[in-house]
Amino acid sequence: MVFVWYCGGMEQNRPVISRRNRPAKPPLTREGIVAKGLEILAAEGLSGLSLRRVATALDTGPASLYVYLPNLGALHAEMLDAALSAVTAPAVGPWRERLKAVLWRYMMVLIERPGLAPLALGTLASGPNSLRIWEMLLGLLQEGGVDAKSAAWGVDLLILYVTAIAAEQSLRSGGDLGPVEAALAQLSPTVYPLIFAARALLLSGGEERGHWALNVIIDGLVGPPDPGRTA
Amino acid sequence: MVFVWYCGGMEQNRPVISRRNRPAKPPLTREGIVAKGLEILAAEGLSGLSLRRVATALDTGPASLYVYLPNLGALHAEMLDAALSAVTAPAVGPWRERLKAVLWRYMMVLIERPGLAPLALGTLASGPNSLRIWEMLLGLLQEGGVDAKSAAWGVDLLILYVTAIAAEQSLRSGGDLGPVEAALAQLSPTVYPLIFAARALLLSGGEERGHWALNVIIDGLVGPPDPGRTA
DNA sequence: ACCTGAACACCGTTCAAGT
DNA sequence: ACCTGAACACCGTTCAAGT
Repeated sequence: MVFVWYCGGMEQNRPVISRRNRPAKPPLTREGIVAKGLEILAAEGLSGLSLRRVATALDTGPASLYVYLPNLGALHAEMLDAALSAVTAPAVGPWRERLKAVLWRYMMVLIERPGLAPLALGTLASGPNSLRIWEMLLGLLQEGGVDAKSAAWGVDLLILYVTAIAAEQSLRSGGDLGPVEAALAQLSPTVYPLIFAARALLLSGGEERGHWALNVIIDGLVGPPDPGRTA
Repeated sequence: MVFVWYCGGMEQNRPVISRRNRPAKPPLTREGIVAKGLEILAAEGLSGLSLRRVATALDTGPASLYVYLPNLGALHAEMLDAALSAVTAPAVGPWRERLKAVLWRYMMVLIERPGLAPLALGTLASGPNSLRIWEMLLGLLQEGGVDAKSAAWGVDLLILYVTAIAAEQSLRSGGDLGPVEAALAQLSPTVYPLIFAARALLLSGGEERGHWALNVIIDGLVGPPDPGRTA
């Protein structure tokens, strides 16, 4: 009994909670550690997330987390899977639209939480939500008549692709674009005429660019939506 | 004169080199630091690469590297760009084949050096070789009749995509696939019937899978190679 | 049994002090 | 002017020792 333990030796019988003027330290759980990790990630980004930081926030030492997690990678994997619980499929609509909606949602979940996309790039997800999404995507591709091999390899590819786009997007929205902008600004129009001509387009496009990219991969995997397009 | 400095106070006039039985410490240069970084990356992977490790290998302290590089990220960027010097375009052939060849070469450069692919995922490349490859790819897409916006966004996408595939490949070839294989092995066929049915295919495919993935993205971007495919 | 303090072996980066 | 020793403020992980 943690409560009694903390009360031990005290003279009054008022609850410890009000005496100390803050809630008693809650017991450590795997879920609590993961939730705190996501909290810190949202507040401070990937570089601010460390086992020690999480431990401090939970009012304990770093060694205590190893009772619940084998290493930092496992924490990352659990955080990613927890965040992916928000990825759901629309119930109705053409399969192609539902496929796009799932991938878009996946991308948005990674983009909305700062730091989650770069974390996802370095993490092999195999938790329940990842599996659920894999099952969903396999079903949608199958519904679209994609053959078994293309579907299996395709799901892997789609998730990889969406994760990479999200990670790049978060590079773009962070201030880390400086070197690229600098390189583009002082670019020689004679040495690199094509890049020079395209320099405005290269940096353009926000949400539209994400939709465009998603359509490119889906077109490649299952063919264009309506008749055929001119090659 | 470093040489004289090291000779100072010695009685004999035999060269220091043979006296010490190893070459005199060469002066630090940016290129030397980058080359040593690539050497360490090849030998020990990304986790073995650190500024301190490079400094030690160059027989100096970590602070000395800051005379030539502003930070670790800059070292990563220079290493990536140096490795990309091996990416060249075939002189002849249909533009689609040349495009594929460049992307394949890019992917292979990242895959062949252990650790370079994950390094590339977290690095914004803007060195001369990156620019050269951008220029090359823009030219090839233009030759294929791709419109300006699709070409600009497409080059970004192609490089991102190829980098991500390489990074995943190096996860696959490393021993890090364990958790995924374990999850697949003890998968419930009733909860996840589609994944269960596809479990062999999911892990299959080596080089063939890379070629397939490259064709998917090119098809999506520029359309299928010959007539049209059935949607 | 469950938890953790303290240590180990590292990091990137800075800056005052060296030659 | 160019270089660097030593320090600063961190890491992930382990394990003997605590209750």
